[in-house]
Amino acid sequence: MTTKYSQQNSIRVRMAPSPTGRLHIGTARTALFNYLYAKKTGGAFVLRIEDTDVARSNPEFEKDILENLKWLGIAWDEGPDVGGPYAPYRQSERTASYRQYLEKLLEEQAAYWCFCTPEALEIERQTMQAEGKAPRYAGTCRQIKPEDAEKRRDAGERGVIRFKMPQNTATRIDDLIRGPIVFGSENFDDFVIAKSLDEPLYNFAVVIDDYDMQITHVIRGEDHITNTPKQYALIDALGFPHVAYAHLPLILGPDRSKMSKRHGSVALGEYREQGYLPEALLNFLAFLGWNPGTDEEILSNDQIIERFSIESIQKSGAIFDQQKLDWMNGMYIRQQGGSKRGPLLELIKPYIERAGFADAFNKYNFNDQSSILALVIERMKKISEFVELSEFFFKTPEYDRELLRWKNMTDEEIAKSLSETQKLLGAISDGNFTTERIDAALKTYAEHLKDKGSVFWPLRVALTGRKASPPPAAIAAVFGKLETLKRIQIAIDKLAS
RNA sequence: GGCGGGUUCGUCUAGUCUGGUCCAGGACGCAUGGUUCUCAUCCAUGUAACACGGGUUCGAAUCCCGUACCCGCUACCA
Repeated sequence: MTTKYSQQNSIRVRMAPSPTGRLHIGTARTALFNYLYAKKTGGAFVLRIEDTDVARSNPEFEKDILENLKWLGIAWDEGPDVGGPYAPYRQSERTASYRQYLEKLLEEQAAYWCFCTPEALEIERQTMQAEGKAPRYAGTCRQIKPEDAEKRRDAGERGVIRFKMPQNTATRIDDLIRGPIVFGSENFDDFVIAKSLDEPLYNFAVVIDDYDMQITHVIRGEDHITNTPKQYALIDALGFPHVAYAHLPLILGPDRSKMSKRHGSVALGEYREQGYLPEALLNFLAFLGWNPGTDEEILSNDQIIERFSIESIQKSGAIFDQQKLDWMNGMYIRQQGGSKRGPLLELIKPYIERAGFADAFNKYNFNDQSSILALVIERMKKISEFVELSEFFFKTPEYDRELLRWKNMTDEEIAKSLSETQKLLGAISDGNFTTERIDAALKTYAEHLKDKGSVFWPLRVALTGRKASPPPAAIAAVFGKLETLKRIQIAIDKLAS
């Protein structure tokens, strides 16, 4: 038995979502890659909630994020719900630590209070942009003496804390995925690291937390590349050890821009609700920007961990291909056919209830429910589609009598086909009313006619009211003799009217 | 605009480090055919790419230089 936090080595990675929305598909994939890396290396995976933005953060979203990550199959070793040696794991509960380092930076004059108003800064920014220059803070308050700043604050003046970004230097990041990336310091200004001693901002809080939590590898989205030199400088100023970085390519919408709401569903929960299987989604997400280098495509969580390596992650962004996801989900659904149909049946139930077919569905015993699933499973791309595909099992179908017509059959021919079918099936005893017997009877009759369609087509329509369905004989077997004959009679009556 | 990143079939990608086995392989999609009463599944076949221009070399998707295009960031958000 292993202790809860024992690890084979000291690699520690983290996922730090901010609860300002439901779990985003991109966040989920970043979490997945962190998880895979931790599992592959025997390291620890930490989940930390970045809720420093009080105005936008919401506990509801935190709940959604944890729930859906769990559902996907991603497990963390430390986090706000399970705790851990470096608790708390919610930034809003870590202000003491931030305050301590903020005071340290201020004391060492590596940071300073800035009293510029947002309005003044906005004007400054616009002026610089109009001049075609990069908008950077001019450093106006850098000159203010610490004691003067203290006086102004005592007098009630509101200020923010800026970090003295080192100048005339260059930062080189050795990205695990992209190789070396160099940034000249002239492109960075004295950025705000906290709104007050108790209100740290992202770039600062991240550095403190990663240090406090002993994080060794930061695996995050490509959109954070330009934050890296800022965090790097902060790490140096604080005397913390450097961490390794790996910037993941972005998930793109069909127009190749960062995937967002305007491209469709971005919340993982929505995919869950639409009837995607977690295993399929996880498999699909892992293959967005990574692959094992073989022809394998359908891989389990464990197989992916086994084959995973951070070096084989793609550098360029990947478009989220809904069609391929649908195909993969269909593959996973079909994998759950056969003997392990029970769990799938459970997943289907909520959709049946929502459609109002719960009672009708429960009139079938487990074997029949299972048979119904077997009949439609190969047509399902999402489990939500079960209802639409099997509806006729739960209610008498409504259809136009014209639908009964196969090719150029006359009404009389259709009626004859149906009544002959009725007679044939009526002759089979209840105990023998199986797919095989029914099919054999129908085929024998069909051989007398020029094509099978003239027997099977009207029967399918009579049974289902549709032009596409599973084989009529199999459907009839599930219905039983009584219901089958009843539906055929309805069709015959329709033709007579 | 500035800075950073990226570029192989429509899409996800293999191959690039260690030039030849690549007139570029797999998968999704699409098309056609087979199975079949229908749809789906399944099977088979096909479709389609090395961004562009130079250079190095006997030989370049792979090495070098330049160009183009796309994306990200540019907050007292994360």
